[in-house]
Amino acid sequence: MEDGQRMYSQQGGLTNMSGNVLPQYNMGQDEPSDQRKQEIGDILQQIMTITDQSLDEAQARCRKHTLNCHRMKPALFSVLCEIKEKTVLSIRNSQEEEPPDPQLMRLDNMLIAEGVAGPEKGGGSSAAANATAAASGGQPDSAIEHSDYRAKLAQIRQIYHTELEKYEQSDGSEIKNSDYEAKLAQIRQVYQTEYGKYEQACNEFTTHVVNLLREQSRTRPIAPKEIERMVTIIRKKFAAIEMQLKQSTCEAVMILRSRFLDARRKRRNFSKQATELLNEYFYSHLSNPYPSEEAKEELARKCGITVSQVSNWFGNKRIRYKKNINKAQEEANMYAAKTAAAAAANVGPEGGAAGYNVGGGQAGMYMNLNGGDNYQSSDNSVNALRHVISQSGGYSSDSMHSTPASMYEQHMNQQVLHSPRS
DNA sequence: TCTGATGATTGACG
DNA sequence: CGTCAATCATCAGA
Repeated sequence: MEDGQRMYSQQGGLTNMSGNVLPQYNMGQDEPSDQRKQEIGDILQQIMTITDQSLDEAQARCRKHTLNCHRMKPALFSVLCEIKEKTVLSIRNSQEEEPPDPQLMRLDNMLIAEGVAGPEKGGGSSAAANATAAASGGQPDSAIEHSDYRAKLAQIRQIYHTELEKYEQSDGSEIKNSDYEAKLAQIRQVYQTEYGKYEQACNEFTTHVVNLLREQSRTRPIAPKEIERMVTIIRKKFAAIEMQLKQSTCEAVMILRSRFLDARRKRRNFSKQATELLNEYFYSHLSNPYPSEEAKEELARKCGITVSQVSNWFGNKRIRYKKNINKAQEEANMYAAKTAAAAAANVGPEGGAAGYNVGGGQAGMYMNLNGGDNYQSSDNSVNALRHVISQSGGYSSDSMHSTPASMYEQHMNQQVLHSPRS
């Protein structure tokens, strides 16, 4: 309240909210009689006295005082209010009657479209409307209590930011279909809780200020219009918070959606190198193409993709390999040749397999499907493979069946190449 | 524009 | 929980 007090005590005159000093009190209305003049002089003197006092003092005094009951008081206050109004309105008019903030409208529209802001709670105007409704006992006006206002604002901000963290708790990674709805619902809930708090705080504060103004209007010339104006000012201040809340909610929705869409709709093929690496691993572990968690992590790292993408890839690969093993054969041979070549190049004829575990009991098996003719094709890669393999130790024909039973074993009755033994 | 390839998702299953 | 099988949606080449 200190601001209010200050405003009203400067120069013993009346000031409006912006500190403008009102020019004069007696505007030379109808010429009053001498007695009347005297009366008005008295009451003005009383008002001036009160004006110079602090509010509490003034109000305490006022109760005992006859000022309130003075028959001239309503008329005088009315005149004072009118004068004040004239001065103030000319200053304020330009700022009033602003159209609703287009930005806020956009946010509202989006929130409604996303189903985050329900029709009941929705519109940005609703809080404003409520605030106005709460305030519209529509009487006296007041000074804004900055410290009180700031405290309230800080409180709301704090609650708001705490709640906001809930939006951001998502780890920033992929969002699955099944999560999408749940996360959206979560956002909706947080938003509506927040909005409720915001509305409540806004209304509480507005009501509080309005009550104070009404109280003051007993001793100060405060017109209903001024109170309305004050409500508008408060509303504008709170609108900033409202905007922030809505903006953040919109952002949260957009981020959620883009993550979701990125995951599903904006599919990108893996890079050529990544596919190479994955295929190399797959075909060199054909008898048991189930990479361990560590292997998946390693592949993910090398390929620049996530572990779950590696899992997806292997899942797809296994099923598609099985479905069309004929076709996969060529690919298998190609990667076999590659791997073997790499082994030969890196280790030499005497060495084991380089890179992935081509040797050993687990992998390095290439199988044909029905009819060995597939394998006997003149495919260059196969020839290359034969060449390489013969260089690095030739064929052997033993224990491939020692590997864990695999879904691929049924195809292993054809010629099978084993990795070279050193 | 059509079509096969491919990455992702989903529901069932052990 | 990992995998399979089916399916979706997009990519990419013809």
